[in-house]
Amino acid sequence: MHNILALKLNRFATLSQEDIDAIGNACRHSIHTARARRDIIREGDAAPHVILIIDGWAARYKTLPDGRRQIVSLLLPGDLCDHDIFLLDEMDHSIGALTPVTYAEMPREPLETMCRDRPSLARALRLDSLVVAAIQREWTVSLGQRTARERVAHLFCEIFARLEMVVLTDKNRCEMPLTQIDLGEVTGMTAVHINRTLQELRREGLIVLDNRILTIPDRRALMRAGMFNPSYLHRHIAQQKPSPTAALG
Amino acid sequence: MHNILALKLNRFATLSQEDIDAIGNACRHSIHTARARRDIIREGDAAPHVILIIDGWAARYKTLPDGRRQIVSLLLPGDLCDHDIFLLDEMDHSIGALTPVTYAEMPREPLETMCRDRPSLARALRLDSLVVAAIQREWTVSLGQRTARERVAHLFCEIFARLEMVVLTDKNRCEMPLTQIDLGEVTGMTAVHINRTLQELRREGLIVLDNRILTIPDRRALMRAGMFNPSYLHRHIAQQKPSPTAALG
DNA sequence: CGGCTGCTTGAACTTGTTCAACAGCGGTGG
DNA sequence: CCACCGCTGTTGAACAAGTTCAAGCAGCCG
Repeated sequence: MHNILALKLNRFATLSQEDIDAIGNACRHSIHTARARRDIIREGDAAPHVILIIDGWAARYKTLPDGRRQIVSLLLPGDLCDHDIFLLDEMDHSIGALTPVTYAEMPREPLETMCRDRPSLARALRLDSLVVAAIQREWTVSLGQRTARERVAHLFCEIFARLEMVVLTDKNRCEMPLTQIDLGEVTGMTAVHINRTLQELRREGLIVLDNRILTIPDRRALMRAGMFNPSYLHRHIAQQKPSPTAALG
Repeated sequence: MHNILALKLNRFATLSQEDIDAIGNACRHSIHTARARRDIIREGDAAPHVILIIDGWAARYKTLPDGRRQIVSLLLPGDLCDHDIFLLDEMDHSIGALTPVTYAEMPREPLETMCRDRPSLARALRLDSLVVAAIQREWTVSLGQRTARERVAHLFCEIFARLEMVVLTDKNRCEMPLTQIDLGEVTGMTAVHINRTLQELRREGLIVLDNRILTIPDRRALMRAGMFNPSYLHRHIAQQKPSPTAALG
């Protein structure tokens, strides 16, 4: 399995080799790279091709007139900007690379053809969108109700779980390329307070964060600290619910 | 146009009379009501029929283990819980009535048939989902970056604009049945602070809020106070972008 | 070497919270 | 009809969480 999108969708549907090849074909033709801190798409642009993050971390963000900036979601390898984004008139937010990023631009037609011809793939993409929406809701909860400590702990739990699904974790470790400024823009706090919160979590032995590698010595403890309940990630979804169009074999 | 969903989708596609009838049929069979403060669906339930709010206000919300509660979105008349919600294994959040609510439960099969047979309707529903996602992102921005005053001003602008799209405003007035506790759970603040913020907005002449009716004397001023830029609502979307499947006449 | 970016620390300050009390209003039951 | 209850809104005062401003340090890259 060398296609990261297929790898991620695999949990939603048993994909055939042809399905996987179809994804590969839709991606193959326009691979791009972006330097760290560069925008990939900007607010106000015409809605573009669908973007698939292949390697590196990116973020959707919005900027207020006075310069305040909020990262509204993280795009990790295997993540897609909405798969029917091209229906919109124009982008209402920007997507920027946080690290160097490799991404594929998937044009509209092949994607629509693929969805029309391969219902199980279409279904997997729709499920993926539902999970993306659930993540966005959970961020709303974090920003609205959780304290600084809980927010950071929750965020780390979420990132770890998401990376795990695309096999980008190693035991209890994963990459954590976000700067403290980035973490501030994600959690709606200042970088200064992020710094103090990280120190607190370190002091309690909940995290080790060194050289852009995050280690979680005791996952349950961190989950408790962040009140992290992973059910919103729908990791163990029924492979195929009974449906009129379900495949027979 | 007596179907509120058709009324809302109308801005995304020129719906034929048959389209409108199809929506009507999918809704007609199971109209329910919920008393104020009652749950319509609860977290952990099996993913249900799709719910369409016909009258009254509801909210999606999540509760933390210690009782803190965050309203993650408002469902106003014409709003739908995700149109392919039934793909999920179980609900990761609850939906509760804030006022007495009339809603329709739309079962899976008729909805899927409708989408398969009526591409322009399917497209309109997908666009609607994209706008719902954009609203969720904007709430993330509010909670992460906006001050109390800006949050409340922004929320009122958004609600007014959304109600306007389904013709539920009257000049510069609309209903505002949310209690100060509700507003607190929406904006991630305490009811006490909502109270003080409302007073501030009133004192400045930005809002009049009396007897559950909101009046906005100067809309531009309130938009400025909340840094409200409505483009994320995609109110003026191109009716039909060129597409291989676009109708010819 | 010099300059940039990211991390750390301290101290004063601001925003919003908490706790507590009370007022108004509508509905209910004696 | 009146007393009472529960819910919503209002107010004050003490408090806590997170911000702001400012300075300094370490590491890295050209």
